[in-house]
Formats: sequence, structure tokens, C-alpha cells
Amino acid sequence: MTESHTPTLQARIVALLRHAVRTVAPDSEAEILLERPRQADHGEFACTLALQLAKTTRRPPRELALALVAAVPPSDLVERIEVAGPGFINVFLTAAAKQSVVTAVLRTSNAWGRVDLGRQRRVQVEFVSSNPTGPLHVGHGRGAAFGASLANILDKAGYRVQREYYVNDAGRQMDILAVSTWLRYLTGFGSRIPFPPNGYQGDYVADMAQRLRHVENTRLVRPDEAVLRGTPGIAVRQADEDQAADDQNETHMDILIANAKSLLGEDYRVVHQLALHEQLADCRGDLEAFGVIFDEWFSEQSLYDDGSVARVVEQLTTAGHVYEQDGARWFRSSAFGDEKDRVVQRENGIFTYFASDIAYHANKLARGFDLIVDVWGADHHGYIPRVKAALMALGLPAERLQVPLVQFVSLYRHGTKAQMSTRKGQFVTLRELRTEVGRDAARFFYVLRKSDQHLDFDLDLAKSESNDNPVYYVQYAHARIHSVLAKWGGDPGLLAQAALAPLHSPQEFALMQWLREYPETIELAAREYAPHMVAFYLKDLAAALHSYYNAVQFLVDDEPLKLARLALITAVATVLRDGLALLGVSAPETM
RNA sequence: GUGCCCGUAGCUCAAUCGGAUAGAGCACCAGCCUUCUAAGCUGGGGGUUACAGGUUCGAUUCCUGUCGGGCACGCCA
Repeated sequence: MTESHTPTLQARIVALLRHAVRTVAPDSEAEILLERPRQADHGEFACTLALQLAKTTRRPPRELALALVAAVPPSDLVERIEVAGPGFINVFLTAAAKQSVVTAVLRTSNAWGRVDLGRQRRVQVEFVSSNPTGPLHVGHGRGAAFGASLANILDKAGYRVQREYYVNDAGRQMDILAVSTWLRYLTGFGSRIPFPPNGYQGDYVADMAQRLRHVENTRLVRPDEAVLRGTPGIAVRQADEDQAADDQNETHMDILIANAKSLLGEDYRVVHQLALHEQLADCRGDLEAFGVIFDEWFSEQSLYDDGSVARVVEQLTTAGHVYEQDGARWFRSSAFGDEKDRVVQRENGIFTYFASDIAYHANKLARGFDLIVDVWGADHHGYIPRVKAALMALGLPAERLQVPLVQFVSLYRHGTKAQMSTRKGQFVTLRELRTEVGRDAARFFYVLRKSDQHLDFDLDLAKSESNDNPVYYVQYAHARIHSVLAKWGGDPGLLAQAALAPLHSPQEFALMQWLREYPETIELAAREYAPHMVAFYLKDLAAALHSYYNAVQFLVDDEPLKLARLALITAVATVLRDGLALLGVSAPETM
């Protein structure tokens, strides 16, 4: 296991306190937890044990605290222990104990902050998983930034992580994209078929149609009358909520799809595959440029091709959890905590998306993951109970599935909320955002708030005043340190041997405190699925560095003092770089 | 209507099992570059943590209710 200094230090303090508890309250089984006080004059660690034990021991907490402190054995780590307030036990470390973190960081380098929360268990993080029917937009960007950062943090916290993208290549949306592309292709050869309002209207569809024309020439052209045969025509909505018109247009689209399939025969697949592969390649390239790399792109269609979907429905049926009603087959999910039963196979014989999702999650568990993390948009929250219900009904460990929800991104342009529609092609793409504000700023901005908090993305602010973005504040701290080291010109590798005794100012101890807290931050962020904690930590660490930078001169004549200070800021740079890397943000050496 | 999430400084947001005087940034006010990067620093004003109860040594945090906002409630994906 990698050296991990902080837990050891904490563990040693806890051991001292446990010794005291055994003396004062032998029957106590309370876990001893250390907290980090907000204020420096409350020491490096605080313990609320006396307050908790007061009730069971029926002794005043303050008196109990004093007894505990008196029973703590002496240690070279501890400067003194105080009792404060109603019964807090505040532990003050010796200067040497505080300084030791600098050496620990320099020796472990990128391994500093590694914790063993995961105990090498295998976890899959599935995220983005957007329909490959158009470019990723800024909403997907949040899921991408969150998922990628979370995966990195889990990796750092001792899990073996697999990153997966679920490709919805089997559904009606893909058919609509294929037909949209085909219709644009036909238009290029003189077709006068009106383009349906519920088709995909973005320019990228016309681009794909042009490539299709280039490759296939007129081979896939069919007469307008045949394409439109049996369609009800396009209805114009008379109001915002015009259900009849919407229904008619959906029917229109369904018949267009059916006509396309029968008119093109095997060649329908050519159009379908072209659209799918173009969009997937686009998506993959887009994400890679965003610093988001997947280990696996898992095809939904493959679950149909290998019979998994049919098989899993049969398993549920055999187990007695499926019944037939109105011609459809229903899974009795209400028997497993869902609020109502759900259709798995429609009256027309087609399996629902839910059915393939059951097969997908059964497949995930069959792959042997100890933990499965699905990053979903907040609009899918009602979907969680039914997936868990299905896993339970199959006798699978549903508790291994965890679903952090990511709230929506609202886009603001010129102070007003921008509408986004994939089908109409009206959205700001992730690619556009990246080009405008840069990858670093976008990645950092996305994880700057809790995932269950709405994110208001002000495009004007992000684009025009990107210097206000806090990411530059953190990167600047890193660049400043490297600037000092470059000016110094010595060998940073030797700094791990520097004597640290000259470091004893409040600012220096504050920086050491932050370095000590990095592993703790990683563990918490991993346990809570909260990458924003890392972002806030980095802002705090950078603030402490900037403050220090302004207060002292590093390249001084006093050689021991100089080396000690350089060792400290080099350790800070190491942690800044590591933390930024977790969030997919670069750590430039000059700015 | 039912379920889930949210409500903290003028604005955008933090707050580690329930802990000590609720913290940052932006904006506002006053200072700091002849010296390692001023994309920085120092100081200041700004709060009934939506509201009303409850639990307890202690509540932004847990429970109940009210008000306000978001999302979901298909044989869509």
C-alpha cells in the first residue's frame, strides 16, 4: 500500500485518546473521531468524545473531558491538549509533527492523497450515455465533467475504476435520425417532401446527407409518393399544448420510418449505420478533447443481438414477476418498492427501453463489479426504483447500484434563459463552449457546485470575462510556484531532504494543515460522490498559497530558510497539480 | 394531486456523523507593485440560514407542518 502519512498521524492521535478512554470510561464503545476545527486557536484536531460520553456515563462533559485529557499518555506529536467550551478536547501538534507533512508530500508526490476507501474493489462509472443523435450540448457537458472527475477521484480513493458510455443505438430516436438524414439526402435529389417538425433539424444532419449523397449517389433515392404512403401529413400546432397535433406528427414519423425500412430493405442499415457511426465518432472526439476518455462504449443493440433482453424478461416471467394485461407484458415492480408496475414488452411485441435497461444492468453485475455508479440527469430520478426493483426480482444485489443525480444546466444568454432543443438544433454545443471558454475553465466551472444543485451557466460571463473564472486563481498559484523554482534553478528533487524547522509562521502552519487535509478531502469526495469538494479544496489551498506568496520572500540569503520554504511550496504545487488533474484541468507552469 | 431535490449576505455558492464566532468569490469602501508573475494580497461594511414548531448540552444540518422554486409521474427514449 502506498505511504499515506495523514491517516497515520490521525490514527496515532486516536490511539492516544483511546488509551485515555480505557482509563476513564472502560465500558465505552464509542468510536473516536477527530474533527478539523475551523479556528486555528482550537488546535489541529478536535474531539467531541466527552460531549457524547456525558449521557451514558452521567458525568458533566467538561469534567469528563478534563479527566480524559489527564489520562492521555505523553507523545512527541502532541504539544498540548486543552479542554474548551462545553467539553471539546483540542489537540495541538508539535511543530515537528506539523512540518512532517511537507516531507511526506515530497516523498510520495502524486501518491499523496491516495486513500484506501475502495480497498481495490472494482467500480464502474457510467456517464454521459447520451443518444448519439446529435452533438453533445452544455447539459451533457456537466454529466461528462462530473462523471470523469468522480471516476478519477474514486480511482485515487483506492477503487479500480472502469469508465463506460452506454450507447443507445437501438431505439426509435436512432431511427428518427436515420430517416431525417435520408429525407435531407432525398431533398438533394429534388424531393419535395416536407421535413417533419419532430425530425432532427440540425446542420449536422444535412452534412451527413451530403456525405451519403457522395457515397451512394442516387442509389437510395425513392419516389416521394412511396416515402409518404400512408402518412397522415404534418399537423401544425395550434397552441403550446396541442396533443392532437403532436400525436399526428409522431404517427407521421412512425410511418415514415416504416416506409424507409421497407423501401430501402437492407440498405436502411447503410443509412442507419452511417448516422450512428458519424455521431459516435463526433461524440468521442468531442469528449476526448474535453479530457473525458471511456474504457468501454457499450452497445444497447448488442443486448438484443445476443438475446439478453428476451432472456432477462423470460427470467422475470419464470420467477413469476411478469403478467399480461391489455396485450402487453408487465413487470410487477410494485412488489419490489416501485410505485406501480411497468411494461417490459409492448402490445406490438417491441421491448421497452426499460427491458433493455434491465438486461444492461444485469450485464453490468455479471461483469463482476462490486459497485456500479450510474450518473443520471435529475429528470431520471423516478427511474431508479424500477431498475432496482428489477435487479431484486432477478435475485441480484441491487444495493451495488448507486445513482448520483446531476441537476440541469440552465443557459443564460444576455441575461435571459436560453431554450435548448436537440431536435430543432437550437442549443449551445459542448464543442462551442470549449472553444469559447477553454477546456480548463469549462471543466472547473462544471464541478464548482454540488451535483444536486441547479447550475446557471451564464454564457456571456463565461465567454467575455473568463478571467473571472476561479480556475485561473488555482492555476496561477501553481504557475507562481514554478516561476520561483525556475528562478532558483536548484534541484527540486533534493528538497525532500530539507530541514523544516525554520517553518513556523501562522501562514506556513496553515499551508501544512491544508496539505494534511488533502487525503481527507479525497476520501470525503469519493464517499459523497462530490467532486466539488476537490474544487473548493483547491481554491482554499491556492488562497493560502497566494497569501503566503505575498507575505514572504522565498529566494533569501538564509540558505536553510530558503530551502525549507521552497520545500513547502513545492509540496503545495504537487498537490495543486494532482488535484487539478483529478478534475481534468491542466496545471500550467507559466501563465 | 403524489413522489424526489432545493431555499444560506445585494448576486453566485460553501459549510467534513449534528459542534465552538455560518464562510468564499463577485459587487461596494480603504490600502499594497524599484524586490521571486498584481489573473495577486491586506483591512472594512454586509446574515432572524424562507417561515412556524419539535428533538438535545448544542440544529444551516435531523423530524413535522406552511410558503416558494425545480424535476418526475407514458405500451417515449
